[in-house]
Amino acid sequence: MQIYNTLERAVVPFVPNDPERVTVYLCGPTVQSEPHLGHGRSAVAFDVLWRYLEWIGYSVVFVRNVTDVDDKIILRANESGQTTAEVASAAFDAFTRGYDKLGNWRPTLEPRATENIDEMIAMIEKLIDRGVAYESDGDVYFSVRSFEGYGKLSRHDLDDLRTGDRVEPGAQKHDALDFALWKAAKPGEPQWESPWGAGRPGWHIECSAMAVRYLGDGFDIHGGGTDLIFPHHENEIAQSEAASGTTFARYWMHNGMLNLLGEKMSKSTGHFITLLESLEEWDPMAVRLFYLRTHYRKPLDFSRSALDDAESSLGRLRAFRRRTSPALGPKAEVGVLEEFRAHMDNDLDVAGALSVIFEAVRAANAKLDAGEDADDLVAAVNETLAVLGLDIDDRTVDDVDISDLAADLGVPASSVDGLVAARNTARDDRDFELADAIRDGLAALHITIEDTADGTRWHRD
RNA sequence: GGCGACGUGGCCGAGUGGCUAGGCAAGGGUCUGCAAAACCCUGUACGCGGGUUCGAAUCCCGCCGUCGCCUCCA
Repeated sequence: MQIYNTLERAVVPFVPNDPERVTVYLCGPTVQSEPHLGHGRSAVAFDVLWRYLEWIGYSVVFVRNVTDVDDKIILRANESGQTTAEVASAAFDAFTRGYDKLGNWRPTLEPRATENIDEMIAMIEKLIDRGVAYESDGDVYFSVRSFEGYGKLSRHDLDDLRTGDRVEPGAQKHDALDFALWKAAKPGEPQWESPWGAGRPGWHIECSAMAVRYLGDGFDIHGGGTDLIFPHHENEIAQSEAASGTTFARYWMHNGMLNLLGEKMSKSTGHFITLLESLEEWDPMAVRLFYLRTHYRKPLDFSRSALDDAESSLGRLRAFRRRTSPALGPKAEVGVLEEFRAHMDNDLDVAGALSVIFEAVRAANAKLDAGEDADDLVAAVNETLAVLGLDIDDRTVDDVDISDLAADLGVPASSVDGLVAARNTARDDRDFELADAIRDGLAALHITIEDTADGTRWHRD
């Protein structure tokens, strides 16, 4: 398999440290408020990476952190009169609900920053011992210029960074480029005891400490959004490698941003569409498909029509499922699997992989129309869709109240099935007026009827 | 100002030198009482200008345009 390594700015062969086991660390959210659609994209992109790695035979340890202490959470807590823990917990639940609905696997581990303070303090102490960090008025800063490789991920030259106008100089810093490892406590803020007095950790140190704690130095893949490349990931590398003297992460993968009206969705500017609302408005699997149709590294534009389009496209797959068996697996058509794999091996060309699936669907439909056996193709479609995490099985249908409809039509039926049976009786009697009235009535309740050679089916649209 | 992406048919979007991606929408057809679903057919695109090559959407140069990062951010 080949993946694009941001560190090298190139698609390169992926060779994990351990030939059987892959370690992945993904930067998770700051749990300050509800997730937006962009968070879902990142989670899905790396969920597919995970599923694919498992499919080609690796066992994966997948860690995604939870940032549950930071300025914004504190701000929100103060505004709402809640504790920071309450704010974080509520937001975390919303993230989990969204991620689950999208069909993502839950991470192997989901460590929280506040549960790893000791590890962070230990790493900071090591950095001070090595002379690359310094304490100043209860704060601790990392001395950026002391780390030779600084800028190797983001390709920034230290002297090109516009330190004057955008980076806060900060009186306690020796150099405007230095960043905080530890912040002295302010009244009313969450705080922990440390060798430098009460305080809380800086943002970057948590990922370094947790990644190394759970995966060890030199783990395989570190992921996140492109917006994290600088400064977050650059700083993670600096502090981790300065502390350990060895490689922090071997491959860096970054997903592209989700844009709204041509601009990046961003929580802080209020320029976003929330994930949970979108998952109400559209089939969650359509949202997933919407993400998947664009390569994970490219910017993706949100639009209602794009989601509608994805939903129609998904409808094709759901219709396919209705006429086939979800159970087939072992005898999948090898040609389809190989083509699928060739695309996925190429830095997760999911869009290309989807084209293989859709071609297989068309071929299988043609065979079924001709009365031929299509089990191999169906099995291949089932298997590959599962690798992409696209669940096209019938959604559970809530009880639909059809009593009013039955009464209006004068049909003695108490269920959808009863109405469908009544319609078929009407059709046998060539009473198409009644038959169509039943169908139209059900359509108004979002129930679509399909008459097939094997009888009449219905489903929720 | 620095660094970096990207510009593909009505729309969305693959494509890492030669072999009609795929999806959605549209038109025509087959099937069906009519639908739904499905299948078949139709649409010849690659920002602009140069160059390399037998051959470029794919490589090189220039230009135009859009976006991202340089500040919290998936």
